[in-house]
Amino acid sequence: MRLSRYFLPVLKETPAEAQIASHRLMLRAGMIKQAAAGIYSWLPMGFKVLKKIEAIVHEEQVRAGHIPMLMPTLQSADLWRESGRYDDYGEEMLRITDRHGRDMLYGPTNEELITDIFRAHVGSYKDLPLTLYHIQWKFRDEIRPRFGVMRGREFYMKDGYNFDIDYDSAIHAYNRHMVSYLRTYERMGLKAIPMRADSGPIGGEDTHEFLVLADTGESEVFYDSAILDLTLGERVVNYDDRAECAGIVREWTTPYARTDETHDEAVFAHVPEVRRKSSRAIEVGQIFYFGTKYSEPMGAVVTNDKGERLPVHMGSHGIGVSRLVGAIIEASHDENGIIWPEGVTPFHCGIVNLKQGDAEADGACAGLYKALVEKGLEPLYDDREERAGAKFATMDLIGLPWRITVGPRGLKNGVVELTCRRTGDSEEMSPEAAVAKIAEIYAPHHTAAHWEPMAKSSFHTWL
RNA sequence: CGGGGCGUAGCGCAGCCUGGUAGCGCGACGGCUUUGGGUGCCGUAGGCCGUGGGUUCGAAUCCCGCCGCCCCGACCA
Repeated sequence: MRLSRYFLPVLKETPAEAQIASHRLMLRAGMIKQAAAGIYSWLPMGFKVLKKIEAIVHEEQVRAGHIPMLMPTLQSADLWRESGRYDDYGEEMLRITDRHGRDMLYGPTNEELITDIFRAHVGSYKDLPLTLYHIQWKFRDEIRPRFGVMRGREFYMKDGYNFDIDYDSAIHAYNRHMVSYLRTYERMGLKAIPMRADSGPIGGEDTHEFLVLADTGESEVFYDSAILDLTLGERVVNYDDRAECAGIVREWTTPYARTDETHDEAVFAHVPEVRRKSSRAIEVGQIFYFGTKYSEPMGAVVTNDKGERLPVHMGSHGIGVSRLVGAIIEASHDENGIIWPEGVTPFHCGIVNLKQGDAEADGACAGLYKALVEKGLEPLYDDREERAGAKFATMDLIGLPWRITVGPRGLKNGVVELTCRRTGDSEEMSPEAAVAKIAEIYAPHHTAAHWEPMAKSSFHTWL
């Protein structure tokens, strides 16, 4: 993309409403614009990051054997009356009445809908196990939205639901989710720690939250620093293997890691003192096993191999996709702007032309651009008639992890400059070498283009 | 929902106390400056002063209502 043709309304000054780094930087980098309290439009670059995060979530869910679908944002109140949550949920649920006077609501979550779908179509143990998920906009009418997309009222979230015949199978589903989540966050460049947590209003007996350490986090957490050394890395996981998944879960749940709700000083005291840490953290996901809490009242039953009808065992699992955009920035920025991890960056590499209009510089930039695109990468070429300082400041602000700087001075010696946003280190090399280096850096992150459900289907509409 | 605060140009703000027909910086636009970290200078455009009512000869300014937004707290992915 050429910056002169893109829509990237960057702000030099910080809008007054932004208090924390991610909110401030998302506004300044032209990623979002507030539409109402806690409700945001996603401008092109913000949208791009959101879709990158979404794509990673989809890929890892599908890898774990979970099945994507899509449920609506607006729901009928009837199902919620059936589960008993219509009254329990309270003022956080946005209630709407349609023209016929029917009670509707903008979904804050989807347990009722998914259970309704399940009971309509599944009746046998032979159809299990089954895990369905979707990524959809949700709405919770927070009393006080704040911190930009970190705590908006409207938010984009992956929520998944597993259906299993018995407790052991359901726990395997729980473990499978934990493993897939670990990989999901790692791919986003995040250290997200699973912590034993409270179940909250969704209800459940077993639950872990995934937390990203950051000073601006809303939760206080306590953990054994040994857990920070754990990585899933490149290991290949067989998601059907119960023992393997359980083993990985054991690995991550053995070191002490709890939120303040479940923190226990007596147990914490057994951790060696130098490794006892506490911090603020941002919650970016949660997994629950809740058994038959919804299947029983809503009659989601299956027949087992002995002909007995039993309520299905369920769990639910969420990842805050829109919130992750903010969380990643909280975890990765400096005083000049955002520093995107390679896995989620909106563009792989910036190209800064220091002398726009100079035939040699223009030509070199065009050549770099073409070479990067041919490698399957997406560069952002700053071809504006701006001074060097302005271009550098913009690049630093929007946080592309790599920048190639092209100017007459370097071109005289046949070199361009490759700069790492995170370290600030620069290296001079030939344009060809720079392209090769960028391609090498992104090789592990280079997955399919944006996930598009049903991309190969065609839809016909008759009007 | 309790407490506090703010709505004036695209953004950041001054003007309000003490009423007299709106200003600064950034940005935008047009020039010159020839340029390796938001360059300097000149010029131009842009405002129903959130909204409704009241007081007054006259309201951004004073009074009342409403709407919106932000901050602290409680609450929450």
